[in-house]
Amino acid sequence: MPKQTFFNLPEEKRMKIKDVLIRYFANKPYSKVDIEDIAKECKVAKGSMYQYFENKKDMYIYAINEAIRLSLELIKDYNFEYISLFDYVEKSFDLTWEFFIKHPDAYLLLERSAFYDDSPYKEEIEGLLKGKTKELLYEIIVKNQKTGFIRNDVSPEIILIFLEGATWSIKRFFIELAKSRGVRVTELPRDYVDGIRKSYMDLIKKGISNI
Amino acid sequence: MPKQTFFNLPEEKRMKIKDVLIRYFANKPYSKVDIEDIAKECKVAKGSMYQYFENKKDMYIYAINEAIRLSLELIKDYNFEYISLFDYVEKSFDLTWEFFIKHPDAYLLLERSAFYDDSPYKEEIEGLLKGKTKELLYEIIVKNQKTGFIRNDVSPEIILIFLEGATWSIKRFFIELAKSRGVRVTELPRDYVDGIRKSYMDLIKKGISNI
DNA sequence: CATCTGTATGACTATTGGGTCATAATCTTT
DNA sequence: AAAGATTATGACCCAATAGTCATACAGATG
Repeated sequence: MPKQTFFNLPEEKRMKIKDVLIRYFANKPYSKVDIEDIAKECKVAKGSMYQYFENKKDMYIYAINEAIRLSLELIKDYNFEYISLFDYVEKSFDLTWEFFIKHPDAYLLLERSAFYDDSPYKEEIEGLLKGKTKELLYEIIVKNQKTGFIRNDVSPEIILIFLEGATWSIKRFFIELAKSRGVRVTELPRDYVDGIRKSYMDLIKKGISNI
Repeated sequence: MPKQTFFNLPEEKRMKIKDVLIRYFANKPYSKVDIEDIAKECKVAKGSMYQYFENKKDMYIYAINEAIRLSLELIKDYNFEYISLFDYVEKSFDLTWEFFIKHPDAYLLLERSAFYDDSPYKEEIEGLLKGKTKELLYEIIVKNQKTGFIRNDVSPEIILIFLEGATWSIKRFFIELAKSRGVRVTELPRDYVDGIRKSYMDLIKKGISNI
């Protein structure tokens, strides 16, 4: 937890530091992030950073928690309780997309911390992150199998893996595509993105076989 | 490239160093790998490592190339030319599985170097790795679309992403499963693995919809 | 203005780890 | 066996960087 000093800071300065922390930890592996750089970017001395936070880990965990908060803000008033699996997958893609557009660094930070990174606190963070959405998705799968909306000859665990792989790779695809074109994901033509997404959803539904 | 000195080394020592390099770079991010540790494990002085290799990058690239060589050895006498997509996906899963069982560290190294790692040479390595199998898979997809074996209302690029995500996540799943059970992947019951794999292939073929 | 409390600073310390090099050990050649 | 070539060694150098701390500064209080 950041120290009291940090919370006493004027709003603007606190926000600035938050943004910079998220940006830095989002774009470099933990061990490559230099506190000196962050301090410079925040226009404070390195020592000050240590007046605000216990240590580097504290800064990192704080950044992640703030990123989680940002992501939850988008989801909070959406009720996933009674929803079909396909709607869920589409909706969750939409929400992730929106999240990425609004807070790209926060998105990248969460992605990185969840399964790219070399930070020593990975387990700790995975607990925070994956658990909930995974459980929710699992429940929805089971429900949808019961209602006969999706096939039930395959165990929900396997469908879960399948869906996770599929949704992850399509997101990655857009991120890589944007990178290779030298633009931001926001700048990819919306109808192009939607077209691919639609085809992709159809693959998830019906598979690649020729029917 | 390793220096001549390295190739002059007695076979046994060279193999030892190769194995240790692969093991270390496979299990830690590049920046966390300490040459001193590697030297100790190889029972040589740190300085000797620098008689054999130019620098750390040289050791890393060498390890990756050796891992690639190991993987190619398994594929080399298999002809993918005229094969159905499903057979290809199954066969390539088989081969990967075999590779993983025989050379788990080499497998993990390639996986890590391709998309987990923080090494500064990622682009360089991605070129070595992904290109070929990706191209091959793409060709097979196109062929299979032409022969009407798989649907052609979705572009081959999208099917490619879909397949990559799917095959990656199932492999990941088994690795994580083994880890969480505290066993090696080799120790997972074969029929269990095959069962999941079969269901999974079916998901790829027919999707999750209830038909 | 004087004192007190909290905040800001950057030089400094300590550690880590890649890479070097003079020297010693070993092997080859004649 | 002597000279010469090759290989092995680990103390040393140096850059990077997490974390500290004495000191300076600023704002509030009376």
